[in-house]
Amino acid sequence: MAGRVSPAARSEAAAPTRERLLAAAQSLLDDGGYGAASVVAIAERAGVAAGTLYRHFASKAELFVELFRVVCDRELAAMRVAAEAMPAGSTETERLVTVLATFAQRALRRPHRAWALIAEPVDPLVDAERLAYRARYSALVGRSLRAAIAGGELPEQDVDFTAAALVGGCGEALVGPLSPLSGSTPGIDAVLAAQRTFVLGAIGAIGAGQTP
Amino acid sequence: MAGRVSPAARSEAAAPTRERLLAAAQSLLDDGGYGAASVVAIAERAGVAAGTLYRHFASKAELFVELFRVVCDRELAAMRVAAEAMPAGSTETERLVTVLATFAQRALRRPHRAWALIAEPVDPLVDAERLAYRARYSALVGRSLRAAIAGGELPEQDVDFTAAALVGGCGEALVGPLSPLSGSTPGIDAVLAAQRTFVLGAIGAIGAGQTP
DNA sequence: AGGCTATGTGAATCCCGATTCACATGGTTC
DNA sequence: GAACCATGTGAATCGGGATTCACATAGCCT
Repeated sequence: MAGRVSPAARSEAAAPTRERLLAAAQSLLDDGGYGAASVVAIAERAGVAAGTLYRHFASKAELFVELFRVVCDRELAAMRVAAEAMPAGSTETERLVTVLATFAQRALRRPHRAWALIAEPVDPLVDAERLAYRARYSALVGRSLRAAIAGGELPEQDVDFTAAALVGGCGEALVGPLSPLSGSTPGIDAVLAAQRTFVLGAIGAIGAGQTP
Repeated sequence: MAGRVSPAARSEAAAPTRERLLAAAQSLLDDGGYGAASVVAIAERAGVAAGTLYRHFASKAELFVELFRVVCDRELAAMRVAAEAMPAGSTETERLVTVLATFAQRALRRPHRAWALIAEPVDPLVDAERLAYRARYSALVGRSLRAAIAGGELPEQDVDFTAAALVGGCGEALVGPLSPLSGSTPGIDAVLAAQRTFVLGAIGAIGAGQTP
């Protein structure tokens, strides 16, 4: 194997083939969905022949499993970072709202990727990976929710249902076919405001006037 | 799965071929999703040869467009009926909650069908049909929501977002991979109760806060 | 050099499901 | 009964995309 490329050398042309394949698959996913990400298209965008993909992955599905894993980890990390970056005195409720707002912002910025991560069915193997991501995401929301309830900030409720419904509701409203973005396209800020109101109500925080 | 043939399908043998094909496609959809509904499988279940399907439909996609149309109409009708069957003095909010509860009950009873109607991507042609269904369903919810707001029962809010998020949230929590049903399986009643709490909170019916 | 391995190539092949089509069959009309 | 039409048949065909494989090429080791 040739000498390792230093972190500085980020250029695609210089990256190892395996990384280029993953990057190519992601960019295809980002702008055309899974349907546009055929093996030939991926190889082409990575600048290699189709057969080369199989030197690095046992199958197309395995490539996507790895890709989803990487992308999902990045998403989750971004949400956790946002929650932890909040001012010291923040309430648990504020943290929860921030996590969901972060999700919303990222989804709005890359709708196609969000759709692929959240809903687009692909391969059974890959689906399992996405399911795991959703479960972890839902767990993250559920944890915040439980903390807020334990702290007396929010009323008792079915945490699992609420968390799943929040994930689903935000996902649907933000990236689904009914998305405010695919149509009249109101400003992103308006969508985020509506999302915030919805979340606050759904978790039972209305009227209390939590306004970070 | 529940009984493979509904009472209506008891006379399948006698029904015209076109109807048998639609019924076969629906039953395949109900217990195996779109993936299980190949042309050959549909024809087989309908008791005809594959080629016969093309005597009645221009393509597989057109068969499903028609099927989705029929099924969606039935779902929407059930919700409207439930809303209209309420006692005279009912509030608009109660009507709205009933519409969503009806959706939830039906989805819980036939999860696979609900998934197919709500989320499973299939064919571009068919997708358009499903999109139309979701839009109509969201519109139904939105109408109730507007009525309740106009009547002063609920606070002002972004109706379109709330409606879409409710549809998505209930769909996700009820039929998605995170469904409470696929796993620990709590009682249906518990799920419906949680759903009700979630809906009431999300529409702002819990606090007295009129202007968020 | 000779051999060995890792990697790359891309046309050929395989797979699978939708679609077609040449060939029935039964009913209707003249 | 001949012509015609609607309907049914199922093997053959078609198409698109994943996967394989025989054949390079480059580094590396002794």
